[in-house]
Amino acid sequence: MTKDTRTRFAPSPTGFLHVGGVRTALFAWLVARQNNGKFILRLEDTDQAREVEGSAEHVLKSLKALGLNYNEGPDIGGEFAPYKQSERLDVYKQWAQKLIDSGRAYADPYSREELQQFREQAQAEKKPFLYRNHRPENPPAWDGSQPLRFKSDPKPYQWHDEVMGDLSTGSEVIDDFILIKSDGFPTYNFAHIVDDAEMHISHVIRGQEFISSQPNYLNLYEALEIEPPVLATMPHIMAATGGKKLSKRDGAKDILDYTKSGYLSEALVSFIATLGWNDGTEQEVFTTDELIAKFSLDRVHKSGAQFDDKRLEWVNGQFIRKLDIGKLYELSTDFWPNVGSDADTEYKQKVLALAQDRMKTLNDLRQFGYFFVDPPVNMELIDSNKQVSKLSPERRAELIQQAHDALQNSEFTPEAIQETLNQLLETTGEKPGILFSLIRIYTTWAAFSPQLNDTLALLGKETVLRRLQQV
RNA sequence: GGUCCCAUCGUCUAAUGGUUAGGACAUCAGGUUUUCAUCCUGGCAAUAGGAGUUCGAUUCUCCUUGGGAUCACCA
Repeated sequence: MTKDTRTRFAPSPTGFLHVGGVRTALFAWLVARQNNGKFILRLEDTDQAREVEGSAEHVLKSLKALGLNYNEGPDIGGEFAPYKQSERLDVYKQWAQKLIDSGRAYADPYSREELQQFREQAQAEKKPFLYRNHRPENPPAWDGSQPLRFKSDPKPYQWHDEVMGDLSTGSEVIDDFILIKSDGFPTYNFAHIVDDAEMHISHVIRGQEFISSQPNYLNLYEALEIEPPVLATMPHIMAATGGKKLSKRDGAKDILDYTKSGYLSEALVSFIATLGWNDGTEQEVFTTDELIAKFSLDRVHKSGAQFDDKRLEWVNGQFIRKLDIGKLYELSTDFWPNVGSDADTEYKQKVLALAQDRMKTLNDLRQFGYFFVDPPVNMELIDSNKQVSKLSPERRAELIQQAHDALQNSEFTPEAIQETLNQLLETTGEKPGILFSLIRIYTTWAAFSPQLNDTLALLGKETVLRRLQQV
């Protein structure tokens, strides 16, 4: 009988959720989903000093924004509640007692200063520092005021990691480590092992910062007589791009910043999943359902990847283009320019239909104020336009007047407008690059806009004629 | 420094002994008879270096170099 798949994401509330954290969470989520398993969220808040106010809520919000819903968690409870380590202190005490009883844990009698001296001494002798070389012969009884330390059993280890493959280390990396701190809280090293066992976690998927501690965890699993879960270690995502240092540490950026700037959650998910993973085909973009069907840990790269904003932008555009207008409208609620926020749904959907093919992020909607109110005249646009700037002011006025008169008699469907504009080319003898640019600028006062005839049709005859007489 | 891991175009990657080393992003050029964008066509661009195994190495082994992780009463 195979165990039920139960994966977990176990962040500590010490800041926002960045891209690397999201990827770890995403892969754990995918493994759970594809095996009809459960995805558990656990808060590892055992370091009171580092805890950042509000960051737990921030993490929950980030996961929800990305659609990485969990089956059990601190805010929704579950069979093994509580899911917050600070509320499970008695659980760790019980497991610690087992270790004390079996002689595998002891009270650490040394002060931090004494420990520091041991380290410096080892360094001076150019020997690696091992706490177990300083194990007290007759440790005091543990009364909770000293740290409780694990008594390790040094030996070589070899184990399998779903991503990294077969790994091995010698016994020299095995050492005694602290289980319970003198403030009564467990260390990560102890708490996560206890909780993963208590919560029946089948796969531990985490970042590479833990890989060098793995043999010590294996040692602890043995002492606790716990069967280790399936292990998978994710390589880090590089913070900087290329050789040049970026001021924005893009890989370390808050994931919510991306959703706030108009990136779709499914685009983010697809992009992050393919940072270090692909299915072996030439497919570049994946829906979340495809990811659930195709993802596998053994195809995750062992090497770290760099975050490329341009590629994310492209992926996002791909997803925006696939959306139907109703869905796009729903997602775009917060991204309209202020002047358009009260406009009616039907009109906004028409704007979206025009804009959809040119959008990279939902934020691009902000530039479409001219669809809602008359934009301010900006002669700079005339001067900076290579072709239009060559026209004399008189000729410009003349052309605009002709355009006005011609459009006045147009039926104002996109087709009729195109027809009118084409005729205008003939009667004025101007090139499209000049005439159309001129009309486009006078009606939108924007550096660019969607296709001219469609834009004019949506704006409506009255508005277009008014704007043509504005200057 | 010790230990562990990694190394294909600028970036994300495909190819696990036999390919002109493929795709995508970015970039450049052209097209879609207005701009920006979309879309289409084409160009540029990589196996870090050195030994070895082999008829044949991106692929297997070793060394070098480079990068990452870790060595806390942090996670």
